[in-house]
Amino acid sequence: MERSSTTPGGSARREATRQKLYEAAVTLIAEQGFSATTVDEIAERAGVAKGTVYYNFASKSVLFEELLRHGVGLLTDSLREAAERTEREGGSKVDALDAMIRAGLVFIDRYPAFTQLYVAELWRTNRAWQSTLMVVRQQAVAVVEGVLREGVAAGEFSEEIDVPLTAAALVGMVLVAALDWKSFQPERSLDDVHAALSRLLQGRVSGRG
Amino acid sequence: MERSSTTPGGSARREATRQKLYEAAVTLIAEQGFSATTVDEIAERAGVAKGTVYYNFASKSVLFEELLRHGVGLLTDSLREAAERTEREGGSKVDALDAMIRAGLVFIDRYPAFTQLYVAELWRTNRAWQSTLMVVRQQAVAVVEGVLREGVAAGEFSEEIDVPLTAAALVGMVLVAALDWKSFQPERSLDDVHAALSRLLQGRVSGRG
DNA sequence: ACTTTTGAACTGACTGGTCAGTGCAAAAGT
DNA sequence: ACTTTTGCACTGACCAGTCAGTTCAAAAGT
Repeated sequence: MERSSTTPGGSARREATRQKLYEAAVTLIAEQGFSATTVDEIAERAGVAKGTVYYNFASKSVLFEELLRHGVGLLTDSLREAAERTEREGGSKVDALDAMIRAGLVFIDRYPAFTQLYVAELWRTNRAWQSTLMVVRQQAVAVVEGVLREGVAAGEFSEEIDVPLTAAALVGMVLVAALDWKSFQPERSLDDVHAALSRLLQGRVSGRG
Repeated sequence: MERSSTTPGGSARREATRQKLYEAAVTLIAEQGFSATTVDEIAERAGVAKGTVYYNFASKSVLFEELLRHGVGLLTDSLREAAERTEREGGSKVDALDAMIRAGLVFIDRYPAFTQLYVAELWRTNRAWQSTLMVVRQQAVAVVEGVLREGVAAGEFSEEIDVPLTAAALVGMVLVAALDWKSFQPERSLDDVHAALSRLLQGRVSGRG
């Protein structure tokens, strides 16, 4: 997990402080938005002095940007791992998509605040971290697109499918369903939600059960 | 004192001013977020003095809240109309869902900024307009849920489907695909995007072409 | 006709408060 | 020894909301 540290040579102590700041920032920004969240709040929630924030990050924006990179990195790794595991176990491409849906749900289950914040920022324009966000988004979506393309090549998926758009739609399906789950029916189990989405993926909605 | 107006509770002039403020606010907030957008900016973009904003709306939050209500109202009407039209023309429930997907795309095509802003705010907690948002969200999602339930009752959809979750997933599919379309491939036609989503809806993705 | 009054709509300078970021000496940790 | 954190006072920019005053078209008065 500490694989991608931004500043090589950072001590363990420093890394721990940064982690605390990430955790404090992610929930506050998810709740209130970037601009409405103050550096004082972040420091207080992290149990750290304000000066420490600026000792560790050049600015509020930079803290946020690194937080984004860090979080999407975790998601991308998780998606890729799910796809590779399915491959290794000899599953089909639909199985791989299904495994990635589950990986997505697990991620959102564990980091709901990060997901929320990511969605809120993704389609904004004219913001400082816009380019960072695009790069990082593409890394994640590319994993889904890759599986779709392999599926088409293998004859498992129709050649008519629009790979980027279908990937976006699948991501959206999981994202919105999961955020709704966490926001409005948090008592439901992950398996339950996963089953509902699997059904949708495999076109078992129309037609008798 | 004239008491006869076209709009109850506001003169035509006043209504025109409010409309200008909505239009100015929606793009600015979509780009920058609520907190990062200043009332001065909104007023300037609307070509109106700052005081006018406060003459027409109690506060920045209230302006935003009414903007949300107004926008989601348009969407809900459009979805309902699409469902009813399909019904009237004797279409199936899948046809109705398909028509609603198109209605959603048309809406997002016309009001991309509003959509963006809505998505950015929907899952936030602890905000002033949280309750407004929930009510308004439910109105829109209920239309989709209604069609799903009727489809289940008519035996067209599996009884196993999870209505609220499937509705959320469908909305997410359209939302994310459309926002990606507008953000990253704006040159594509609505028909094109609609066709890709239809295919996904009808489970014509897996399985040979 | 024509003058005067009314009031809704609008204006923009101003106020009180907030917040990102700075500076730095002392303390704590490794 | 040196890195990291603390605590806290300070600054300057920025911003939501206010308010005394202006505009103007329609109603009332003559």
